[in-house]
Amino acid sequence: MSKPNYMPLKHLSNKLLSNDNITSGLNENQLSAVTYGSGPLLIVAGAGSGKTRVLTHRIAYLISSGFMPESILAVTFTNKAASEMKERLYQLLSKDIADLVWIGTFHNVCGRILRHDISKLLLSNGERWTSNFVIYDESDSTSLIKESILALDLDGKVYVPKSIRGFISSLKSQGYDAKSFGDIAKNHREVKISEVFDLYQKELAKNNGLDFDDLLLYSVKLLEQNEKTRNYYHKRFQHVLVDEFQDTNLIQYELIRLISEGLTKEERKNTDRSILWKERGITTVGDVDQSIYSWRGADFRIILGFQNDFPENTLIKLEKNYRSTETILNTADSIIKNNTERIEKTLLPTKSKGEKIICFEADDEIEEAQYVAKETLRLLKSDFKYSDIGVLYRTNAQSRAIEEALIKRNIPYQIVGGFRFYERKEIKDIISYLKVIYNPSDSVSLKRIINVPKRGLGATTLIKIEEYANKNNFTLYKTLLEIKDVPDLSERTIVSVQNFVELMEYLRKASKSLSISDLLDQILKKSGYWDELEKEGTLDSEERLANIQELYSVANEFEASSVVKAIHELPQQETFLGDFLTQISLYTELDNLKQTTNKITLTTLHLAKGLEYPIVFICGLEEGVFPHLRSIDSLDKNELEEERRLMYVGVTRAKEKLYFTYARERRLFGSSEYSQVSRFIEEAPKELLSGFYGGLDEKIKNNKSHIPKKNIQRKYSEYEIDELIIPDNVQKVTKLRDPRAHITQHSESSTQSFFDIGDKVQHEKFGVGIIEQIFGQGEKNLVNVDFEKYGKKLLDPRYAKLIKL
DNA sequence: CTCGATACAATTTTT
DNA sequence: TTGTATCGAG
Repeated sequence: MSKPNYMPLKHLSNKLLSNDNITSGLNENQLSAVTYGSGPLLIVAGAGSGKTRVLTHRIAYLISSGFMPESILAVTFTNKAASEMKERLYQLLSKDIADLVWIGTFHNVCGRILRHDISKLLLSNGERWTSNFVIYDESDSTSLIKESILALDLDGKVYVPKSIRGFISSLKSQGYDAKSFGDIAKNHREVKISEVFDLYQKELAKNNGLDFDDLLLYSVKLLEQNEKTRNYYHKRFQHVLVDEFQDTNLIQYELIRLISEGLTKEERKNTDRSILWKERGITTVGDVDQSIYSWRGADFRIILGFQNDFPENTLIKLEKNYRSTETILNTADSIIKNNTERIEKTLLPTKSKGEKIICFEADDEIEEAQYVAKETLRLLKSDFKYSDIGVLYRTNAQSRAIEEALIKRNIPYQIVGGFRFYERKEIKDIISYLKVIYNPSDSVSLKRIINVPKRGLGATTLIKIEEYANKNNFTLYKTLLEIKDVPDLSERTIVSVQNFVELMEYLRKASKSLSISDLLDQILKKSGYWDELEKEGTLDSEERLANIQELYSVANEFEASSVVKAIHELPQQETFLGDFLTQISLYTELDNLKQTTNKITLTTLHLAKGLEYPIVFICGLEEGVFPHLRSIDSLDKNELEEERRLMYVGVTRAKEKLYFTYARERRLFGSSEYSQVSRFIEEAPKELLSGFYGGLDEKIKNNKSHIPKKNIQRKYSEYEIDELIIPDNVQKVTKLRDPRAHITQHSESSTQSFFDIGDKVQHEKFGVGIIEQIFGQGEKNLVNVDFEKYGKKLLDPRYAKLIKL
């Protein structure tokens, strides 16, 4: 890695300082955050308070005051946030200077560090990785874990690979390895999991592969154990900035501390902290109220503890909101106040009062969707565009009804989330080729492509080859090279393997001299992948070809970009491919690139974080949908609070108009369920809500002579919100929710009524277990059963046949 | 080895 | 209802 050049930058600074748009147009607190000097800085930034603006301006300011661009590290959680920050920086600095700043996601930064230095990492069990490691995504990692489970003769039904993967992942993000977890394992199951963990980790090492968590974990380990490397990054990065700080987990926090303070945990105890911050700083920006990923290991207590960990810190609050109307902000405030764990903070409006929030109660999810569609058309007649509208919901399944309503009315829409580019089969296939070319030890990718396109090398053949490989402790690829030594293979199979190996060897050689896009070209042509897809000639194959083409253009773009050059000067071909693979493995949505189309946006509340729309619909505001069933009766009260934070995020996305919609009846998984209005609507100030009863009006207008079934409830949508919560009314709804009526409908065999916690039950597959938890009541419920043999399972009694013993 | 039938489970998903 | 994972027949 090139040493940054610390020569004074007079000419540069002067040029930039004359550019006073770095500090102009900021409010008082924003300005002090931007121009803050050395030391730890915590910026508590409410929604819509100009946080990205402050971060980018601060970076520009630091550079203009003499810090080298390459001495600044800005870390985000998503690629999208990173590229947005880069874009914004381009507006303040010339591109070639801005490109020298390290802006990236945690994983990206770690990937780069490890790509360069992983060979220096020594693990206690002797495992090692080399710089051409590959990154395994969740599905790669799941399949490796599945293999490990089966290799240990464990039942894949008891140890479900997916959930074991999640479990191991959360262990890793807390800093455990297989051994340290094994030491604290509480029961038989955990002991077995620690064994799977151990084997999985060994397999990863064998494949020279790392999963997402390893990127973080091993970067931290490396910086902890290797002083030289630690010092390099510490000296290099004089300023570290962290976005969305409330979403950091322990490992990520440790990483930035190692880089910024340059001290290991031990060293921190006896170091004079006052000299730590000479000519350097750490800036963290976050909002506890927007922490919505704790279920993924994010821990907002880290931001709460920041001031303790960094006693020299300064706290700046950005409370002025430039996004939403006063009504919207007061609603958000009033809802979030119901949470206990937070930093007290109010959103100060800068905009006018605006309109009341519009509530709509629908008969069912179809009417709800129709309402959204109709309102969209109505809004379009005033001055709004499609792209001004965002429709938010709790679960992806809710999008369907809305989509159908929009299609019917020819309203253009885009869905954010759901499918991901890198998860598409064809993309994974092609990337697997690249991975094997780059790192032949990667047997996960190798197994993926060995019979794609079909070469007559199926499961049975593979088992034979793997058996031989394991016996001789060869990698799979090495075994393929010496396929003649493998017993029990037909001549045809051997020829097939030889052809495949020949292809791969050719591609490996080609990779040394070809550009990535040319290499892709060769892969597609020589493997027959492209031909096969073209021959198919279906709509599906057309789309796949288009996706591959998109990958191709990503490669082109990558080669043209200067990012790589900024990190290693003039990379060799090999690191070039490695960097490309790092980037592509960590990339989620390429679709993000093409925006600004005039369509309304449908997305989950989670994915809406960081976005804003003049008009926002929050749909499905029902108890059980949002807040989600599983959080309502959870033993952990933080789960409900997290749902509330999610609501807060949703509300604060709106700039001008906000809609709350819900349905009394909703079809989910085929059967319909009745629910009450969400507590989050109740938590909003009633005087800021208004009802709009589109459904009835429409039907009367259309002469459909529809009489609402429950007139009392309808009053809610006619401004009289108090009506909704009168007990009489609630009764009516709950009566319909008697689960017995439902159970008999669905499965005649189960005549039992309610379950209670502690009940012993029998499941036809899982055997005997004890009910540990019951989520929700009435018809719509889930039970958490701890089975003797299979561990805990979450079951829906309507589908799972549970017999009370 | 490949394809189709059957069973089964069911938030959210930055990387 | 829908997606997927597994198993058995051709």
